[in-house]
Amino acid sequence: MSDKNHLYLVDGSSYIFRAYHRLPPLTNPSGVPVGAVYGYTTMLWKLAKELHEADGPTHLAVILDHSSESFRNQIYDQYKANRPEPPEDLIPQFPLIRDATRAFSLPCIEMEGFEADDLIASYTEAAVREGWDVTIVSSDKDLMQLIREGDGVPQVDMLDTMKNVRLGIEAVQEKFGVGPALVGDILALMGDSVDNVPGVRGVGPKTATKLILEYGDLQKTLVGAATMKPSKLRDNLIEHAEMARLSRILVELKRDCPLPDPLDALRLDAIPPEPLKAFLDAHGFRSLSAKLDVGAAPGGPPTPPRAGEAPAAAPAVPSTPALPPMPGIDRSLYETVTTIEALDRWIEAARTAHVVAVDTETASLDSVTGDLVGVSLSTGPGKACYIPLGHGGTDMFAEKPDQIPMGDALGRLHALFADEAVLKVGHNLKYDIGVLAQHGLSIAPYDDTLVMSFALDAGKHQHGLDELAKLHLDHVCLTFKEMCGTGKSQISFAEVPLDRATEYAAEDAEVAWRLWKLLKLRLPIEGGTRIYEMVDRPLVATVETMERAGIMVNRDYLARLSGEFANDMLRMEGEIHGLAGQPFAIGSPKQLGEILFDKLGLKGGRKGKSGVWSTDQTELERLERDGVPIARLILEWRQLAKLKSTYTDALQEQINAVTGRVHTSYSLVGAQTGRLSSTDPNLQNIPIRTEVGRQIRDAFIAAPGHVLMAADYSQIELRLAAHMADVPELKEAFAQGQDIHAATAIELFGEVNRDTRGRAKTVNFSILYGISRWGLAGRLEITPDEAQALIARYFERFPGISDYITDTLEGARAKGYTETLFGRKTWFPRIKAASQHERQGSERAAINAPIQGTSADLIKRAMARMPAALADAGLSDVAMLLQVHDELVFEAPEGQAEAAGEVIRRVMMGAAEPVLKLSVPLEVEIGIGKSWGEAH
DNA sequence: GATAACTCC
DNA sequence: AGTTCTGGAGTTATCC
Repeated sequence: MSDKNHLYLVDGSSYIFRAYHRLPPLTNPSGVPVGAVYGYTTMLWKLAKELHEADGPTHLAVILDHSSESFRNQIYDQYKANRPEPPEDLIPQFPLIRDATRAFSLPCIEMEGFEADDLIASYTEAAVREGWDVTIVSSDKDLMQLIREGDGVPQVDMLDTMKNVRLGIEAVQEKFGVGPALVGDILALMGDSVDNVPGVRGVGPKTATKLILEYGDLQKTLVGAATMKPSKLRDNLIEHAEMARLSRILVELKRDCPLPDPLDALRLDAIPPEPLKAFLDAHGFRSLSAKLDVGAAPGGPPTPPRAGEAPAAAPAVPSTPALPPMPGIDRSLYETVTTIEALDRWIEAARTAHVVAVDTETASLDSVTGDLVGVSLSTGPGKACYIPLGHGGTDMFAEKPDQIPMGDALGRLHALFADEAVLKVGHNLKYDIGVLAQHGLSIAPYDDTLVMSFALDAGKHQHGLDELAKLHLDHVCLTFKEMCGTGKSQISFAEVPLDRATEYAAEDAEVAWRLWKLLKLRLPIEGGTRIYEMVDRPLVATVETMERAGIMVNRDYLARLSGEFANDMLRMEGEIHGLAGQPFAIGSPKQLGEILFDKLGLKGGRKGKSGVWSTDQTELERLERDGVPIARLILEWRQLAKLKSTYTDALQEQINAVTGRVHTSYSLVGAQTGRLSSTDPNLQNIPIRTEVGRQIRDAFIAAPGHVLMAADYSQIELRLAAHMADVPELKEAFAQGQDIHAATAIELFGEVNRDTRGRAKTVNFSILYGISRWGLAGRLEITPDEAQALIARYFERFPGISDYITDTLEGARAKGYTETLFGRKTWFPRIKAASQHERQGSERAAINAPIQGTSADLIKRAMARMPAALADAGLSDVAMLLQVHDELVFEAPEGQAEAAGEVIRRVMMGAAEPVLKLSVPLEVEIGIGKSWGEAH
């Protein structure tokens, strides 16, 4: 940015409405509501602070509406006619806005007969003529007409300080589908219910954009309507053409108002602290006042920088630490180890280095029974080897390459891998630990670069070895595909020639070593050590043990269920085809949609973006309520189809031939919030909600002489929300063991019954997910206005929740990440995206992440401690088998269930301690039974 | 491979 | 004050 002048025009009037709705209802010491004023003040502070920074203001003015009357009322007497009165506690804040502006010694511009928008347009025009840049601080869509570029460089842009985004031409294009010059035409077609701009009936943003794009502009659209094919739209366009033309005049910004102050008078200079101080103190804005005391007046007299003082607003993005320069990765340096002597040399090198990276290669992706094919080691850059052990397959008579007998090699490695003095490093060590466990080897101590990367960069990118190598080492790894091919012609790693296998396997070990070096350095600098050491790293071995334990599944029972489901489905298929009048594939949403909405002509369907009718659950349930009998049948058929294909059939296939049990695979880095995920098979989505689905849980059984125990945290996320957002009413309710949704119902509706409790429950969960009024309206089947009132009431009763949301979002925007109580970071790189859709998606996720993540941290801590706690109590035969987010499943010898229950409850309830003292009790419910279903 | 449907917390 | 999908996951079937 040069010394070019840059004028900021603050749309004060629209800002305070938004601030009022977004901020909590603060009052100043004398009881005057000042929530919006506070928001306004912090915004001015922020803007003033950016004086002379790149893209910051050199000139600044606040523009206000003078009164509600303007020249537009003379054109159209209904203009802004049905705008509601401002809320009662906003009215006293209008004059305070002017006070605040004066306190900053900033010009405040308003003029009789003109709206703020017109003054903004006129100042913009004047400044651009002078060659200045202009930033309009507003989010009013009407002002987007003013955005422009010169030679591809922004001349006029908009700044939304609440969402902290700058809007340029692309934003206009994205929002309206056209450039700024045609925005007025779009607005005229759409109309505006708040300003009472009539527009054309039945035309919203979508249609308006479509019309303008098709015909070129408003005038051509209105003329072209006559030639359109007959439709409601055509009629409306013709009938309301005059209204559209009038609307076009109303939305046109007047760009040549007389300017009350000349441009030069808007220069932003050092802000005199005294009047500002007086204002801040008068209204109890203590945090800002304190900043003023330490001499940090925004845009104020330059204070000499003090040593070690970091600018407060600077995001905490440490630069990548400097590592000593390393040579590039050179695969020609790798050694294939085929003699005991060579192996001993490598083991000695590892002992000397105290750190060795390890990677195992197997014949299949199954760590429980996949055959070991080889092991690679790396002790530093350029130092890596591959020890082939199972190449050539298991056929005793086949020709095999020279390699150390597996037993001899593993005997040597056993001591190294168990050596307390040598740190073993690997990428996804859970897998290698599992493979080696088959041969009686264990690995300790260890570091896992997959888990380290997740502790540092969850949400920024994935954490695969190849991806991290590219990202951090600028190195492209050989791929598994290049070694073994894909599909039908894929070969086992045991068939790969030794020279190729060495390049691939040793490279993985070296890359893991280099990543470890880098990530290990970053962990303490970026605050990742705590979560990594206290939660995630210990869990690797624990989870591996759970996977290897597996769970017993009753195959005959599943087969029987499959048969029953198949019979029921066949019967229902007949009925459905009968009702449809023809046979069709019920499982095809496309065919089903055509049958329902085209053939049978049912009303009210919606189409997805690919143009197929939606036939999802909500849609079919709606049809069912409308009295369409086929809908219920299809829903039931689909439920059975899902249960059969995903559970009763697939689960039988998943029973391990060797162990006779089902071994899921957990990912410690699968969910950005820190939750585990489960695959092959996913045992975290076994049905429970419906009666027919619940039968599947009975297929999971205890081994003979054992029982299954299911231990659940009760309401853990709501409890954490009550603690983290500091909501006294909710904390009290939990402390007293009250029904939390009933307690909420009293606060929200004044009484508890089945209906209000259910609605309160929905609100409780929805709020934590960052739901909008429209979302809640849909859920509760009420109007958006009613939903808004409910949300407002919720925030009023539980202001802590409102503050939590505000603070969490502010933190996420400022720092780029959110944190759990244990310091787990989740990054939100899209939280400042230009697209509103992406941004709001990130905002909702950011509201939820600290709560969901803290819950995940807690149960992970309990899991990591569980094996030792059980062993200490003499219960080593009790095995932890499954985790389902807030539930742990154990298998215990029949006689030990009761004692195990006590240990389990104690460990789970105390999961936060000793680092954290929760202000709500954690409760754990434990069930016991011969099957998982029975244990619930 | 993408999409839409279902399953769970 | 304008607008639309409450967070986090995985698997299966269909269709291109």
